[in-house]
Amino acid sequence: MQDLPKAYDPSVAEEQMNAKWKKADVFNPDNQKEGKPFCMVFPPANVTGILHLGHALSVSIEDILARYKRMQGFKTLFLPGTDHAAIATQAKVEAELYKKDKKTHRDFSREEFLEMVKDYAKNSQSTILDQLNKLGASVDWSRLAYTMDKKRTLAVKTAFKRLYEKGLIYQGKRLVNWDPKLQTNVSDDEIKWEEETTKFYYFKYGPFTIGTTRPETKFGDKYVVMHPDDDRYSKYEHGQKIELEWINSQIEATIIKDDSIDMELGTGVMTITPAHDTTDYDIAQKHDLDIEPIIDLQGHMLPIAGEFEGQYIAKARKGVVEKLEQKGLLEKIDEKYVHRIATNSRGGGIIEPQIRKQWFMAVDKPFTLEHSEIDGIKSGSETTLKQLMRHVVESGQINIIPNHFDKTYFHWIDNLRDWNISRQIVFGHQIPVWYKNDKVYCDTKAPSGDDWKQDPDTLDTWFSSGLWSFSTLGWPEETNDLKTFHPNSILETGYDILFFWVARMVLMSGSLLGQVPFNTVYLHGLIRDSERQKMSKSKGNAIDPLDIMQKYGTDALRFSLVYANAGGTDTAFMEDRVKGMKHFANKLWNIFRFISSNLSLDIEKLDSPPSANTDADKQILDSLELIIKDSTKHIEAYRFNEAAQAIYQFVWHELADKYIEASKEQLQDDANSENTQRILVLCLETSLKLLHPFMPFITEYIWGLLGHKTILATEEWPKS
RNA sequence: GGGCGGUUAGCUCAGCUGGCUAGAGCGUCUCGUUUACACCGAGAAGGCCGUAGGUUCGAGUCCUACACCGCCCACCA
Repeated sequence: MQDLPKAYDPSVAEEQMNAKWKKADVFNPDNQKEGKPFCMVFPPANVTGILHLGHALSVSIEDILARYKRMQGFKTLFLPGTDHAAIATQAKVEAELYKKDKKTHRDFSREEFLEMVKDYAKNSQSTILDQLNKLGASVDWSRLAYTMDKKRTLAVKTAFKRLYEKGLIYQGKRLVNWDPKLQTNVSDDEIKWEEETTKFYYFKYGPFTIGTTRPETKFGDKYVVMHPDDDRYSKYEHGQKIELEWINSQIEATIIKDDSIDMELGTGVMTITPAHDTTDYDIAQKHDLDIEPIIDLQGHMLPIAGEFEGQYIAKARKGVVEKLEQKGLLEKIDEKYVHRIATNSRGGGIIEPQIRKQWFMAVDKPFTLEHSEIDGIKSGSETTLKQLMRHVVESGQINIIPNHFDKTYFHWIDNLRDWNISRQIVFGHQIPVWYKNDKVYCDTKAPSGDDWKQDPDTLDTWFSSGLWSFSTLGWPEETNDLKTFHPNSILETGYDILFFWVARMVLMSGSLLGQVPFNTVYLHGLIRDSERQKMSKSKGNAIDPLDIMQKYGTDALRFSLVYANAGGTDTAFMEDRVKGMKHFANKLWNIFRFISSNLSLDIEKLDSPPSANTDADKQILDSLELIIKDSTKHIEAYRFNEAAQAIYQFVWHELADKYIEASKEQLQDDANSENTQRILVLCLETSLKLLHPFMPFITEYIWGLLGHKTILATEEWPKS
């Protein structure tokens, strides 16, 4: 023990302790005989790259919970996994292909391209799992799951089939968010609106002036719409036809009166392009108007554009404006018009709405929930997905922390439209539906007989992650895990995927199992850079947690992330704070060095509690009592930052600064030496236990060096 | 346009159910090479807790307005 270095070296401890845990297999709940179950699934990391600091925070919080519960005697399952992240991963591979050889997926067969994406995913997956391990996540590797492995694939197909049979999944032809660049549509939630300054054109359209940012879509505009209460246009009647000169010829336009028109905006009159705009589409639906496509899926003009047929959007726009100007129909151009355009947030292009036949999940359609364990929805009663999602949070069966996210959640549900679940990309779960002539067949396996063709589309990646709370436990098989660990105890994740993921898990679990997926949702905030900017690789401000871990130690990183972060709020990442926590680890190390060098007792034989012989004794024992109580209370209330701060305060300023100083004298006093040693050991060991969930490596390491044969991770949580 | 969050020391942030003489880390200053630790110790400077009202014996903490910053949602042609 005399060879211990003055400064704590995290790298040694981290490697050794990970090996120790692995060898003892302590994180597999099957090795734990008793205890109430506690289950938490790791939010499956996208196999699009490596883990970032946000993951580090996520893992830290989750692991605190897992280790704490384990020490409390819960049969604890922390289940690791990764997500194939369909569109994001494919977009990544496509981007690399293009950068390398100027090739796209269309230069390969579906099989060839799929292989490339799978390779990429596999590669990235092993990096991520290695990182997860290095972060000290006390997960059970024997239950590792991947959204595209065999079991999860069966779960996806089964879920699809059952929801299809319930009529909750259906095929419909309607306007969807089409991305011409990635050649797929995406859900409403995947759209990112970006501000853009563009030209706003005013054209003469018969007796009216219409404004538009999209002249190239105006070929099909044979309806002109205005508000029924607009006095300026009161002489026109709904349904009235007028003749007017337009782009390629004279056309007949029909007047439509609709109260969705904003009278204040522009001239209060607009023409509509129902096939490529959601507002226009809704108006057309309402009045049963013709819907004619103008642009094809690649972004070319269709024959309706006449001489502009085949041109790309940008070129056609210019041409149309010129032509209208020649015809004297261009009134004016507002050069600096600011509006927002829809883009595909998954690395795609500008969204061009298109009418397509797609698969949807019906959120408002009543269905019968045969089996329900949800309070307030009886087995066999009728409900809708929306009602279900709302009810479980409203009734408190799912508790969202911090609480104010309830409102955000409800608001999202209220605005929710049917979920478009089919994608035209190749990487993902192919839709388990087969066609033969006009017959449609849905099952987990292909139908027998020839000539059946499977639907080429794949599922939205959130379809498979929506099943995560139970697909990871073996569903659709009725496994023991499923019985023991579902609903999960808690879901910990970033607030940015409340809609994408949390809500979808509620939807899936509710409709397929009649259960909530988890009882508690803990949402953490985002880690930003020191300028409070969102970290991203493209901005070049992303920090690799591994670099930080190497520099300061994993424990220091974990502790610093948790120390300063209150639930649900964003934090700027400050490297200096990690440095401070490295100092704390070192402090702990030296407390241990001091105590062990003054120890003449056998550590395994210190069973009876020490007595308070001096004022210092009394004070530290009181503080010890208090810190156990406080830190436990804070963790129970999900105030991990408070717990961390309290323990930090105790270890450094009570134990080290005060008691150790006092002990130096007491240790010299023969009558008191032994009792002082006992107090020192008790304080140190208790501190190690309280700190273990936060700083697993150093605490486990010291625990071993003290001479314990047991594993700290499975020691009992201190009681006050 | 609707909703949510933030505004506390030079910087980044805590502050749970109202009792704070308002805390932490980093930074700054003074002193100290005491045999656990200089990745240290002792101490100090630094805050009308965004603004204005209100409730209360008492408000950083509750209420009401307002201002600024950020985020989410929404079909501004």
